[in-house]
Amino acid sequence: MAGAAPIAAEWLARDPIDVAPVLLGKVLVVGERAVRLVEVEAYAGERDPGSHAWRGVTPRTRVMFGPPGHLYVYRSYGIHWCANVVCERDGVAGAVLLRAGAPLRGIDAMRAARGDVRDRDLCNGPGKLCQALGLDGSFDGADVTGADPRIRLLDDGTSPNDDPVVSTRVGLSRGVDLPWRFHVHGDPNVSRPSGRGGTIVG
DNA sequence: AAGAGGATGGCCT
DNA sequence: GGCCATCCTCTTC
Repeated sequence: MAGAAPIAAEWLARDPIDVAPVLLGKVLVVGERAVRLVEVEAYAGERDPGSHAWRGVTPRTRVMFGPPGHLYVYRSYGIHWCANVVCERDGVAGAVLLRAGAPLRGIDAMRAARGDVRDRDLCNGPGKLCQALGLDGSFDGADVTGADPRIRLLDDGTSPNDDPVVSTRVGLSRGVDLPWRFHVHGDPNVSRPSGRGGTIVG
């Protein structure tokens, strides 16, 4: 992990559709636990009918309209937490949903949080990822670029995203045809093999 | 003030 | 593959 550098907020201040595939392989560190991101989805704010930000600012989506480099955490189905990295400049909504990760460190803590499941099932879904890492509503708005001691998003220089797979996003009722899901080809920690139209873009 | 529905996951068959 | 738990947010009346 030597040489790992924090992701800079300026680097995230652009279109989440461009940011998302490059986030594959980056490392999310929460306390003693860490994962390498293997599956993400782009949500393009007010121009994306699938985004929570589609209808404009609300108390829930406020963070997504704020500066890049913060975490947008929301409750899903009243049960799970899901986490996004906010993109675009301050005032413009955009985010990348973190859907799955490969456990790197703190696997015992993840097992304790997730119960008796196979290791590949620890972080293979947005709700599972948050549960494994201990992410909840208290992380909504948290800075992942270094200002918040609890959490950090790092680039450790490895590039397992040489052949990301592009497909449609999962679980939506609007914007279902947009090819804005990206995952690492063949990674066992991906939530599902592919959405519709999965194609490898070397 | 009330109701519908959701960027899911776990357990069932 | 289907069902449903569980609750918050947003929309509408």
